[in-house]
Amino acid sequence: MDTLSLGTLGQHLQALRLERGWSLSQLAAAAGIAKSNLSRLEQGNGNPTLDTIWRLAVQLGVPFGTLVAPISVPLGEHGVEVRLIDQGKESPQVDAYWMRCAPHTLRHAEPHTPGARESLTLISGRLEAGPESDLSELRPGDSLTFAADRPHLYRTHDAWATLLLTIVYTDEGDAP
Amino acid sequence: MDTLSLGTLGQHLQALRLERGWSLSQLAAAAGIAKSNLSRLEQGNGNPTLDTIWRLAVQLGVPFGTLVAPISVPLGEHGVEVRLIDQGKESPQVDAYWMRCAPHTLRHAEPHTPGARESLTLISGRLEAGPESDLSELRPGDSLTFAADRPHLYRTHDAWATLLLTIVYTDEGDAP
DNA sequence: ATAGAACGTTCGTTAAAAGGAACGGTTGAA
DNA sequence: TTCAACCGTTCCTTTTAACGAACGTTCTAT
Repeated sequence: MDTLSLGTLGQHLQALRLERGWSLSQLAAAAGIAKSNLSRLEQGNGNPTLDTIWRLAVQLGVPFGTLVAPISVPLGEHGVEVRLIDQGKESPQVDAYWMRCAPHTLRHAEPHTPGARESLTLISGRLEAGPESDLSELRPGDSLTFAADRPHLYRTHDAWATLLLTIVYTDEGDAP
Repeated sequence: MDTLSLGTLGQHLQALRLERGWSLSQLAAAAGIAKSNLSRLEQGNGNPTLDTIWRLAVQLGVPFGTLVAPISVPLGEHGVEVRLIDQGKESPQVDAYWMRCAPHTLRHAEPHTPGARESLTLISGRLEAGPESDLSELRPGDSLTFAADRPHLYRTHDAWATLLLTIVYTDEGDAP
């Protein structure tokens, strides 16, 4: 079972704050919480209230789950963070993921079920991806769709990459 | 500024619990929290701790943000639920949204900035969408990209529609 | 050098979230 | 009918998150 890491939240909190060049006092004031509270949270102690997390997420402009969900490399590979966004229950089945790859990461993906297709849309950074024999270079805003029933990969170079990924599994029952 | 709705969380909690056919006592015991606590939360009172939310999300098997982020119709239209997933900070800027439309909903969208493009990927249901003069019918797994600097719309008929939506804003500084 | 302002931390107080034991209501079996 | 088991709610108590003030530090300006 997955367990809550209080320390990670603190690290994320501090990282996001520093990215924006804000002081702890500034962020606390903007969010309307006591700076002692924020200080404790960044140190990894404590167990913030939903209201507190919410106020911080709003100020930092992050979609909330980002603060708390450093979840976490389902296949045990380093440098890749994947989050399930939604899962269609209809036919054909569609899985939607948010994915983030650290610089200089190479991730090999096993073939999915026959006929499966993947679509990527790059949100930020750079990414090289696709079937192993036919890679494409993506820039922010670019999309790519390819057959995912063959080995394929994702590779970053100097930059992080953040993207949306959808996997469409073939609709076995509908074939004419 | 966006504000926290404590009541909505309670409704979601209860809905998810009932979907699984669990009693309040069962869920509370499984999550390791007092049932008085869960009862109060479902009633929409109180301000749960991160630990509490976490335990419930794990038991319910939902990606966490799902519990807390039923956010909510930025343009005040009925039947449309939109959630910001991620926002690129680079050039060109990319916004990624998750969106859900109730049956028999028609949503008109104002033109975005010149050159902006939208991409949709349908996760479940049916959706008719695109520029007003050139609509397309999408089925689960289908993707559609179109120029978003003209009026466009999203329309559902008998079914719900769940989709990913990305908006790519033109990179003004890069034009040759 | 010195006063001032801002930083992040620490500590005692206060407000409130979580726990635990009752309660009335409903169901089902003896 | 009665008893037992479970439901969800409502108290009261305990725990603790959030607050506010004070603290030592660092940096800048006078």
